[in-house]
Amino acid sequence: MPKAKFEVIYKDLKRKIESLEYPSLGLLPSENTMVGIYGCSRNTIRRAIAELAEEGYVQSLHGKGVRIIYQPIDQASFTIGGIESFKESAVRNHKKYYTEVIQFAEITADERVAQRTGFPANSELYYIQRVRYLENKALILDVNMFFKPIVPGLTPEIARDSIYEYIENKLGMSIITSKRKMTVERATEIDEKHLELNDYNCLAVVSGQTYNGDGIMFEYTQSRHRPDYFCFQDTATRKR
Amino acid sequence: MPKAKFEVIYKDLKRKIESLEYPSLGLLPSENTMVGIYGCSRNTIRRAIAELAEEGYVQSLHGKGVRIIYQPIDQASFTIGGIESFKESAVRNHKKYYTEVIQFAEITADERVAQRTGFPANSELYYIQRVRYLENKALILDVNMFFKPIVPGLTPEIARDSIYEYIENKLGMSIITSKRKMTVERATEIDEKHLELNDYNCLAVVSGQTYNGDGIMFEYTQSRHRPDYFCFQDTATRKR
DNA sequence: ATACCATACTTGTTTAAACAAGTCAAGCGT
DNA sequence: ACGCTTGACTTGTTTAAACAAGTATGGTAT
Repeated sequence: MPKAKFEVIYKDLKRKIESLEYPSLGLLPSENTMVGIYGCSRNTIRRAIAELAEEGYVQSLHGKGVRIIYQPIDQASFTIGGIESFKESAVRNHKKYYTEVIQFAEITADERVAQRTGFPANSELYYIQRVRYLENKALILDVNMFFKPIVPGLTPEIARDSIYEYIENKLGMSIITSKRKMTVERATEIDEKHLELNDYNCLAVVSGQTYNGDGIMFEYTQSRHRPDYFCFQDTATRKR
Repeated sequence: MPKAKFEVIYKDLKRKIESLEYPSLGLLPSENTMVGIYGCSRNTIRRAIAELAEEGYVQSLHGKGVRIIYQPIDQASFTIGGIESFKESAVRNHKKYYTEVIQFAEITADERVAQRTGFPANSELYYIQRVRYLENKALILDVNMFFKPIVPGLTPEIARDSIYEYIENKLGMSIITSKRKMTVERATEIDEKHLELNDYNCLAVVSGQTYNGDGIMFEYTQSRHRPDYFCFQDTATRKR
């Protein structure tokens, strides 16, 4: 799949780090060594390393080498990272999953919706509410709005399977950037009605805007997670 | 303070985008145009653009240009992003702040602590609990552990001010990578004792490991936030 | 008018080279 | 034994160039 050289090298290094072939806390081979190993220029090696550093797999040490700081994560809960569909996440986390569509409508964005979602006012939108089941427990309530001119032809059937799959495979549109905000909100009546909240009175809420390959925002999503099955991972780098 | 060319360009572009001098939804000048503007090579321009894309400010469109997708954030709540100290965040969010140190101890990591934090077993650690006040409300409970060999000489006085400031300015150590996990946890008795939780029975919890310029993990932190003053932002890019 | 194609843009990938700057250890002189 | 310099490493920054590939526009032939 990867056509670019740096991606091949990136994936190879990533695999070797995850399999501990390159052990944690050790150093990677030097850039010049890897130039010999992979038969490419130093810049290409550096690009692969930069991506690994971005994900918290390694950290470059000026004058010393590239330290591996990868540590395997515990798979206890539902882990989120990157842009992933519910289906992809479920598969990656080895969970049985199921989706119930509880609302499917077409709406026009009024001023308030436009303000909250980032869509232009009077946009034609699909409005979808879905309940996500993991291991037969109702854990996530998703509210999605899709920009109809960009994502035409949505149906409840597609919503029950995977909308992202439809967008990427059927519409041939690429999904690139996603801006997300994470908050913790008090449970609403709708949450309590559809989710098995036990006695939690809060939810982990991820709100996000997604942009396609043309730089157009086509989706606003709010995912409301039951607290005990929610985990979000992140790697940050400090700016000077 | 930026000494590298690409950082100067990055900051200049960032400023122009934030000030809407380059308006949102528009395109940046082409790379070759900017080569002329900044008097540098195309690679240097591209590096600056890459950083902006990383932060969700722009998105490159193959063959078309670089679209600006920046949108100003609402400053309603306490926003987290990047690696920042409480003090820095408070200042950036224009809040009055105050820290109370409720515990300051030196401990040795047993097996359980080592497992949970990622420190080696039998590490000598500082163990610090602090309550963070914003606008005179007790909102955050911080539990910090610092690796004593790397961060020597900590005192309760430093903990009340800013430990990061001490590390960077007094010890001259650089802080680079931070790996974080965000979860939502049930409030404990300690939370209820020290924070004004109202009737929330959950907290937003950010757990993180921080690495210094030598690639050594020197800090484990758990920040427990009252839900209504918590917001975490993130930008993700989808991998092919 | 329409369909097609050439062309002049745009960004994406890769190479090669040079120099800066940080690290480390061997070896030298005191 | 100690401190210093030197040189051989390491990563960091920047340039220049070439080619690939996607996009848009205008002109041409139909």
